[in-house]
Amino acid sequence: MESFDDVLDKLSADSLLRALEPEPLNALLRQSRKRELKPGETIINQGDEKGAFAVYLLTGGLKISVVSAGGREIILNYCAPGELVGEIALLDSGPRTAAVTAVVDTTVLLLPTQAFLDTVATNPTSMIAVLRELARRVREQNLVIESDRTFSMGPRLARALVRLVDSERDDGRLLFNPSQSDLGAFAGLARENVSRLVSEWETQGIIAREGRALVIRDMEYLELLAEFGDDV
Amino acid sequence: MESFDDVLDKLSADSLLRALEPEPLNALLRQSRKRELKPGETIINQGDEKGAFAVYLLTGGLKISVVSAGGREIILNYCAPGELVGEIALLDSGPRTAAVTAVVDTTVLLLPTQAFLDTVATNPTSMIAVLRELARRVREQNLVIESDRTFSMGPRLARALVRLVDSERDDGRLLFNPSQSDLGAFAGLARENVSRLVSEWETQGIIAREGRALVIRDMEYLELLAEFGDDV
DNA sequence: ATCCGGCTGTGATATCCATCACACTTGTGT
DNA sequence: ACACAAGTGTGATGGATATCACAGCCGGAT
Repeated sequence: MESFDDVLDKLSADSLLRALEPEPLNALLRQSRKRELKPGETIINQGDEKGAFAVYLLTGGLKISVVSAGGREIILNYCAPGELVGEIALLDSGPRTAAVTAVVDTTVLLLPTQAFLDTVATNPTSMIAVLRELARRVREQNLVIESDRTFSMGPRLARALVRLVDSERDDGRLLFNPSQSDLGAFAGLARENVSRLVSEWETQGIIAREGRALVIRDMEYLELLAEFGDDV
Repeated sequence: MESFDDVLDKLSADSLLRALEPEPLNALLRQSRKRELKPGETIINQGDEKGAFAVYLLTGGLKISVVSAGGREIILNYCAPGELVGEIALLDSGPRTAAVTAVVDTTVLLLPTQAFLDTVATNPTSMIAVLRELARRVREQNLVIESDRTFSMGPRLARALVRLVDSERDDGRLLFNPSQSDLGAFAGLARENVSRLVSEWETQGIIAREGRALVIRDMEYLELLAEFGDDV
């Protein structure tokens, strides 16, 4: 059994697990295991029988993705530290329907199913936190579906970029340095078209580049585009 | 204060509210209001400030929909009796992001925010039920996103039909007699193309028609189509 | 019975976008 | 310094599907 002092330090103030009282939190942590992941390393595979643990992201970044019938990757979401991942399969005890992969050097906490459920079930406040989080996701996904169905490439990519800005640092830099392929898989369009749009927006001064990385210059414009589509 | 004996009768065995013990259930019901809706009548409007109540569907049917920037309707889901609707805006206290409309003669129960949250928060079992339900929705929506992005019209419509079959009656009849426009809004394609596909499938004996209504003849085929796309 | 409004069938056309093809660039390890 | 992999830029093409246009059609209201 390892020490978790450093883990406790890393729990950001508004993290999901912070909703737990110190006592049950410690009990839960004692049953958890820490794990380090290299970029590209996968921790949950699509199709795994059933969830044996939930994943709590301490540092780094994860992507949730599925590969579609045609073999193309669809990135459903990116996760930043403090987020809980993979608890869906625990709650409804179904198989894993998506894969979880590290996109940078990452440390996670593996929370065993039973310990997690017990802890949450006996702590109404933290349970409400989980409820809120799930509610937020449903909302977010509604927007994705709406966007997919009604918007053309531009607005969809704009939406992906807005979702990926690093809100900590206030410059327009993106989280996890996604490649154009990643952006395509996230926004639902072909890599080539990401390239075309990026070039176009660069000449318009909406975004800039630092080496390979993108920097958003005109956040407001992208937000408008993402919300109202081409007719801004 | 009206009586709720008839309401209790209508709570199906596996309904969400059944997860409550009789005592707190009665307390919650006493604070609720029953309401009848005519087809097309709207109970929650997209953009409403914040949720004042959750909706529990007793009889009839509801649709959850948003109108996109271009003015087109997107039907996110249909709901059958026993389902809870509109609790998202309660949980994260955001504005209403979708509209809820009756599609047939319907009776619902309006559960006031505070009463609902209190009841659920003090009843771990029912809270778990709500968690499960939200988890199920996230899963379902993931499939919709995947389907939207990778499949062509055929599989998408197949998926919509499969989601709409009346599982009570075991014939292949659909819930709520949707029009072709409804199917289009649900599956994410233009009404004209729904018409074309329906005609094609009819000649192939996959579906049949009774007046305007559709009857599914070869459910298995549609399920295959919905899952694996055009290359079945 | 008849009219009108919403639903449905079907062709022609236009558009958006994925795909293919290939050259080019960057950076990473040896 | 070099080679090779991964990432990127850009044109040409085809295919899928939305849109437009219009012609039945059916059911409910007057």
